[in-house]
Amino acid sequence: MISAKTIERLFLYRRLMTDLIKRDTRFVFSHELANMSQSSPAQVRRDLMTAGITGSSSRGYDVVNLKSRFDEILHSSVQKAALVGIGNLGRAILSYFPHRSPAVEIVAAFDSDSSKTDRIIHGIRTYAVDNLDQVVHQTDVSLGIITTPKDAAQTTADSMIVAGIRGILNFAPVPVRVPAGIFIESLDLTTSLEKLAYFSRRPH
Amino acid sequence: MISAKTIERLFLYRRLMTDLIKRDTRFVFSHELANMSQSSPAQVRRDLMTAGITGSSSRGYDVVNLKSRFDEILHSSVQKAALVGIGNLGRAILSYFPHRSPAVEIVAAFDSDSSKTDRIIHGIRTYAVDNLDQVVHQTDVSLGIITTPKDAAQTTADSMIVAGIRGILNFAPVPVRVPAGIFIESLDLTTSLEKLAYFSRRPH
DNA sequence: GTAACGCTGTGATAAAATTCACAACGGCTA
DNA sequence: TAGCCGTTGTGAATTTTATCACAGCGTTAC
Ligand SMILES: NC(=O)c1ccc[n+]([C@@H]2O[C@H](COP(=O)([O-])OP(=O)(O)OC[C@H]3O[C@@H](n4cnc5c(N)ncnc54)[C@H](O)[C@@H]3O)[C@@H](O)[C@H]2O)c1
Ligand SMILES: NC(=O)c1ccc[n+]([C@@H]2O[C@H](COP(=O)([O-])OP(=O)(O)OC[C@H]3O[C@@H](n4cnc5c(N)ncnc54)[C@H](O)[C@@H]3O)[C@@H](O)[C@H]2O)c1
Repeated sequence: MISAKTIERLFLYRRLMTDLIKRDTRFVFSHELANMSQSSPAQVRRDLMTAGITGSSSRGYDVVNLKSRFDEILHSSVQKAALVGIGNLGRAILSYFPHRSPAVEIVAAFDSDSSKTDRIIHGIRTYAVDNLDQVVHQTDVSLGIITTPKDAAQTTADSMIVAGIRGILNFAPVPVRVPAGIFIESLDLTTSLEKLAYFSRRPH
Repeated sequence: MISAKTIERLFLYRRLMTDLIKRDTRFVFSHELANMSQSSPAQVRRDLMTAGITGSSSRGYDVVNLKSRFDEILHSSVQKAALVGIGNLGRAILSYFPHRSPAVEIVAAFDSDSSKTDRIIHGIRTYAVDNLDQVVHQTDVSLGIITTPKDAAQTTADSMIVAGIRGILNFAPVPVRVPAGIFIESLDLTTSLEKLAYFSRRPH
């Protein structure tokens, strides 16, 4: 079992490989990859070892080979996602993600405000939250994105889980409780910004 | 020196305290705080110990006392931030952050597209990027937020650093290199979403 | 009074993540 | 051929982070 930290870096490496391939670079050394990913050569080699990738001591790692091994590990097939909360952040995400990731496709968005529903925004159909269960079942959505205000986050998560969603990305600045077996990732921009403020203050 | 992980949790605890105070709750036990923060009682007690906070075994921790100790550690004075890249994500952030954090205040936004500059968006004045250096110096901005496309991220960071910024929050999905002494935090929504897809696939 | 309870504070321990450090290898030079 | 160089692959060591487990204390029950 590959650790979450390593998986995150593999996603990053994969993106870097796409760039390198575009630039016709054929081989990379661990220290080059480390530079590109703000990491250390030892870390890179350890990650690649974990991924079962092997390189050559004289040329480094074969870029195309890396890429296809990453694809194998990371992206088995596209999963469908639903976003709930079509506010400022929700709309930014809707505008951005179409065709951005080989792993995820946002196929529906929901809101409680009827002025935002039953339309198409950035190519994605929007529905009233009441239809969540039905749409998720019908279109086999497995991922949920929460961009509602914080008070609605927990109930939104609950509805998602009832509807059969297996993983949730939560942007509301509150922890969301989920039963075992459901993957939850919270992305708290406020805390990130505050951490920034804290650590920028003094030399570290 | 308190670790970054602990600091992040202290910010979260502080926010929880603000809520509890509003609700006139006077005391919390470590297991309650653990519940609210998706953590463990032992972790909470360890964090509070690190923060030099002491509670009572019968009543738990004094909420107001906690809050003021957190303020002390996390620094109560506001730091000014500038955002570069007034696109979909940049605007979402501009709409959200005014009066959200006691630690950070966004005071200016910049873009290379002149149709977005020299206005006021969500109460924040927008400028042409060429004015970055001048505005940052004049208004004593110490933090930078990058929401430009990925190709512009590194040069934006470089300009910020030249202008005297001490910490950067980067939303572009590329690692940004900074000299020692500058704090950089990258928040990669794409990787978060992909990680979600990866770990939702199988039971974990 | 004293026994029982539930919580804190923390040393000890475990687990996870990262880095060290070096043998082994391939290729280059002469 | 032999010697050197720079890199990989990886066990071992280190550092960081989280958990365990329990002594000690204030409170309550009787
Ligand atoms: N905008 C940002 O940059 C930013 C930054 C940090 C955190 N966040 C968090 O992200 C979330 C969304 O932020 P935002 O700025 O987009 O807010 P917003 O107010 O612009 O949007 C929230 C949307 O959720 C909808 N909504 C409310 N209750 C709902 C419910 N029960 N079911 C479905 N939809 C519901 C609203 O109608 C609205 O469209 C918030 O929790 C916020 O704290 C946002
Ligand atoms: N929107 C999202 O939800 C989302 C999600 C993940 C990552 N991102 C990342 O965040 C960044 C911004 O995304 P977005 O959707 O807001 O993009 P966007 O295209 O809507 O906005 C980018 C803005 O940056 C400005 N810009 C371009 N070059 C510039 C320069 N050199 N100096 C100053 N301004 C410049 C553009 O004029 C535009 O206003 C991108 O790097 C994107 O990869 C966005």
